[in-house]
Amino acid sequence: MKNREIAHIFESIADILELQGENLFRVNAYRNAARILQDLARDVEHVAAEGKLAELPGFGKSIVEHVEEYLKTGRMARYQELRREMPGDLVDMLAIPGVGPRTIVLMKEKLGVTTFEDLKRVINDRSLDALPGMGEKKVDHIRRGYQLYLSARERMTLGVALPAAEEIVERLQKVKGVKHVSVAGSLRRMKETIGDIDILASGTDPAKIVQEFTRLPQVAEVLAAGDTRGSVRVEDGLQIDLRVVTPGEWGAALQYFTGGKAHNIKLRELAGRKGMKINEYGLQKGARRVAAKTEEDIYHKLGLDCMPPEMREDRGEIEAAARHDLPRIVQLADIRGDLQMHSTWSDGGDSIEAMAIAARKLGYEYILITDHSQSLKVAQGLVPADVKKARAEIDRLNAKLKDFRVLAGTEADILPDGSIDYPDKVLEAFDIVLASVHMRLDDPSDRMTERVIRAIENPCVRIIGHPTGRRFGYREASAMDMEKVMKAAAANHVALEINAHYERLDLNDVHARMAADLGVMLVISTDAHNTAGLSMMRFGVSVARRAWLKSEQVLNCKPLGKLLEWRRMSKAVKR
DNA sequence: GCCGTTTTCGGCCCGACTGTTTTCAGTCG
Repeated sequence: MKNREIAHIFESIADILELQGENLFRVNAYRNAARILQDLARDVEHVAAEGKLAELPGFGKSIVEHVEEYLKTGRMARYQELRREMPGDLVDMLAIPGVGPRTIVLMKEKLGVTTFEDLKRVINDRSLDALPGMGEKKVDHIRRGYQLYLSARERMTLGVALPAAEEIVERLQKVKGVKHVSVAGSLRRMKETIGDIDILASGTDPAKIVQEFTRLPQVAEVLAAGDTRGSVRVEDGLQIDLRVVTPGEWGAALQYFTGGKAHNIKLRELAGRKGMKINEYGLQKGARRVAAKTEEDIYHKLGLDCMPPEMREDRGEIEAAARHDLPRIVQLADIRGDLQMHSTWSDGGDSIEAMAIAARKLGYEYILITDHSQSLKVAQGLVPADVKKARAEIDRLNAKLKDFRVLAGTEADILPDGSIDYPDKVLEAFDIVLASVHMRLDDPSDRMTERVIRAIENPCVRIIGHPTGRRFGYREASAMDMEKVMKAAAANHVALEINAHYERLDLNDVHARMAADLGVMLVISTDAHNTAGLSMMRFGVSVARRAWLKSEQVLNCKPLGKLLEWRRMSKAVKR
């Protein structure tokens, strides 16, 4: 899928045009096209092949031509040309906090700066101070920004950021005079990675709340503390920003600071068309405030139904809300079981029984034990003789457990040729077979596509685990033709997994929506390697919510009987 | 560069903060 690749090029074009002082609306047109591509629940190559690029919002003549050129030749002449005009590190300097296009161009023209080395020089020899509009503080600000850029703060994963934020929220709730507290920003929208943690609070004495915030025990360093906002760094380096408003502005502020950016822009346009204005203090008609107390008020006064934060990305939710046609998306309470986990039989830390008891405590009806298969030696994959013994253990356990069912499964390896790591005879004895790729993840796209499709077509395989293999901070998603793979999954009644581990979240939100659009059944699994790992389910559910999935589209929202029916049905269709 | 219940031309979201100004430009979210 080249969606991200082309999106990155459009981002770069926008950066360069901005540096060149080009009309900002033209710059935005490229940024908008980049966002549309990133969020697109289709493979752009397929859309182009169908001649439907111009139907994408924000895709006019120029953008369509650029995309077609790139797909045909692997190059974009306009980009190459722009790149030559902005040499050295000039484009990358935009990523330095406190440095924008005006500063970069000024440094280039007056001081001949084109590289990071040049930048360091003009900061240190104070020649930067002499430029118009520059002063001591501004240069200091740029120096600190450059340091920050060098230390290259990686984005945090959701699974790291959310617990840290929740701890702060819990403490703030106990502070005197605090009325509301909530996480906000991309964290509240449950994006898979987060830049900064944003927390919003309300109370009658905001300045005092900010003071209390900076004194929390987790705080390692106070970066800023004003009357309505504070910013701190906690021990492990996370930056947390707090904003405080009055209780009467709570809903407006929560809506505003939750975003996302594109969603908010569209809301403001909508408000404008209705003769209103929207900002963090409320929805205004002239001097009159029409809504501010709750998020619901804000949306309703704009003629919209209120939608969950996970949907607020301008991916069609505003239009659906206006039609009063928002889907009822899946929630954690809809989950009835967990269909991927490991036990001490392979590389897990807890016994099958311990996993079952922990899962029952979560309110589940069933689990699927999916220990690794024989060729995955590093994870102590089971040879067929051990598969039989593990099965016997599960049978004994089921005789003992009431109102709960342990299903015997496997996470069988998809081998380099697309065959499965057990003979059919072994596979047929499992209740449900899950198959995943663990080796040769960097196969070229054609080969990987063929490999996964062959696994999907195996009559015993029911679920494909972590389909793209991406892991934050470790490796990129494997290259493959996602639409082809998904069409094969739909045709063969094979479910695709949303792996809930916060380092995977694979399928991601865009792919999960694509799959659902193509009629594929999804399954949300924790891949837990111990009882604690079962709690990751909420991260997988958040991906599903961002993908607008309904509970009917999620396999493990089915009660046990329906799950087994689905399994039998799919087998019948395939054979 | 895109787009059309204001429009095929003239629009295109809003406010805070900071620093360097003396009314505003640049950057950020």
